[in-house]
Amino acid sequence: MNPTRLEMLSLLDGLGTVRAVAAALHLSPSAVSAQLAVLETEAGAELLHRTGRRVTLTPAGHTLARHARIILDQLRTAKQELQSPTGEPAGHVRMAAFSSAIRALAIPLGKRLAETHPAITLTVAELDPMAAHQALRRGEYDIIVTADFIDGSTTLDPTLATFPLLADDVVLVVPSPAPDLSPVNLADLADAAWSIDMPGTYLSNLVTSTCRRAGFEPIITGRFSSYELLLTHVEAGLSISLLPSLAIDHRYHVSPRPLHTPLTRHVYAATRGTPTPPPATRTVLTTLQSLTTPIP
Amino acid sequence: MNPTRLEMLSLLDGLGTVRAVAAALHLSPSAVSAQLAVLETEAGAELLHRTGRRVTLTPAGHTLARHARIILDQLRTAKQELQSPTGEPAGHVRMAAFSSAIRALAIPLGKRLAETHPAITLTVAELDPMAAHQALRRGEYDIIVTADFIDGSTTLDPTLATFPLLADDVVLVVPSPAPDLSPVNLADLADAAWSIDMPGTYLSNLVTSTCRRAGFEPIITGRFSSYELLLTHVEAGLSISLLPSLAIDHRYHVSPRPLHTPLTRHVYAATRGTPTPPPATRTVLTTLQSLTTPIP
DNA sequence: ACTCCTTGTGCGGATTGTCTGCACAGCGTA
DNA sequence: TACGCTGTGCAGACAATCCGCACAAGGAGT
Repeated sequence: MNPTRLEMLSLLDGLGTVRAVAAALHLSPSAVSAQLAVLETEAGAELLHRTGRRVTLTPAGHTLARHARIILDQLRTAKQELQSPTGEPAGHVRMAAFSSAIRALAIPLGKRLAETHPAITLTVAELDPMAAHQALRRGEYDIIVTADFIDGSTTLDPTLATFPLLADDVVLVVPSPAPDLSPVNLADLADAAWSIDMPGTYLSNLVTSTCRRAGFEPIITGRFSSYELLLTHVEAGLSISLLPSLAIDHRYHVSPRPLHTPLTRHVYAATRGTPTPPPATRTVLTTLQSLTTPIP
Repeated sequence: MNPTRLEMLSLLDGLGTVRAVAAALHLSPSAVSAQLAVLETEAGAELLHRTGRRVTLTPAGHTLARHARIILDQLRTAKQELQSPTGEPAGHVRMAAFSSAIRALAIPLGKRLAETHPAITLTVAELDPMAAHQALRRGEYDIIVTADFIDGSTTLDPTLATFPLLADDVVLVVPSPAPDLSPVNLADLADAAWSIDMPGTYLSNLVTSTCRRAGFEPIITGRFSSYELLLTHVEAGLSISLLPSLAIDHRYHVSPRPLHTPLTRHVYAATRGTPTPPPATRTVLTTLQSLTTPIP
């Protein structure tokens, strides 16, 4: 029941293949395979279901993986507490946020933390809201910053603790200078050229479903994985798009126009609730919340 | 940060010496010493204070030991959950109870569990209430059955969860047949010969402090580590004693006489609250409570 | 003051555990 | 059907761990 073995199982739950686990741990696949076999005999139960050339976790495997994440969390907490003999929070905190939240929240957060808590090292990764919850649950990050729409299409995990940060209005983005900045009716834009995010992402779904609810299928003229490229496309007058206000970098010459029927997403942070997050994580969280309170 | 290493630290916190830890784990002292040294470098902090030929835990050592116990508990929980694929609670539960509670509670509990939950294996150890809390906190047992007097000389640990079982009156024990069974005034027995438990134990303190409060110093004619020997001594007419009702085995020809100023102790079970005990432990606990409800 | 006992900790040497590289079997796809 | 990808065994190399022993240091008893 080595922590390394438990981490292998937890990673396997998230990554799906033995080879990916091996790559993540800088090991050979055979080493991972052997360790998982040892873990199976130690547990006295079938952890992996070998179906052909693929491997899946059995219910017992999922159970142990869940416990493993708690144990690994507790281990991280212990290490952090040893790093801070004075009681001052210290150690490593892994955060994931969606693209626009990194610019608007994570970067200021990093600056603030460097001043107030130099003993805390914060790593930030970009992660789409669609994948954030699972990654958090799998222990890949300690804090995620993600967003939900008010219609509540997401399921709330009771083992996760959530902390509201801010409300973010979705607006229409048009090239500057805009003819006028009054609220716009989406149905009037059925013939416009749209540019949106890559298929399957959070914002891609948002634009298409919103347009469909307005009664038309959007004509897609651009698909970009970065908002910067998308904004450049809009700036050039080649398309328009729907974006949350947070995603609009004011370096680009685009104009936001509010929607006639407003659409608001709620940005929030989340952590695992079990066990209680270590002091450093809690400090990052409260700093993050204190950053968003001045922002309306 | 091996679980073995963490257990060594946790055991060292409880046992005090490296040799005792080595004996408990069936290892040589040098092996334990080496592993603790590795743990110290892994933790990056001074865990042990080498003062002369003795070793004590530093604050950081105590911190890590506390985390270690949580981790080891979680590991035990995981193992138990893997042993019960059907959801039926299964696995090993370690219980400690004071002498008379074993006969009155633990033995019936074992019988009941063998019928209702054969997948649960229960081990019972005798432990004086004075040492029970510490042993529970150190992770040596999963459930303790202990007792407190109503005057509340014990400190309640908030990380421990307690479950009241029954109230137990302290009575005077005299040889049978007794002249009468009416309530007795302790002050009238200042010249009697007393037999009590070994020095430093819970019941030894009880008798002496109660007699002193009644205004006299008891004349000790017998000290026994087992209640059976003490009862035999009383039975033979050589002494009298104070015992909780629960401690009186009716195989011995002794008579209980209530005290004029009643003294009641409260028997209760306790578990560690963090993390939540595994299903098997919770089952044992509820079975134990269901056993005591018919007993007034 | 002296000895004796106990405690913790190093040092070889044997044992065990773990990783790599390769080879092989099974399955999906072009 | 042939190729690529998956996971898994096997020998060999390497590291971790443990034992037995010896040694230093502090306490208890004479």
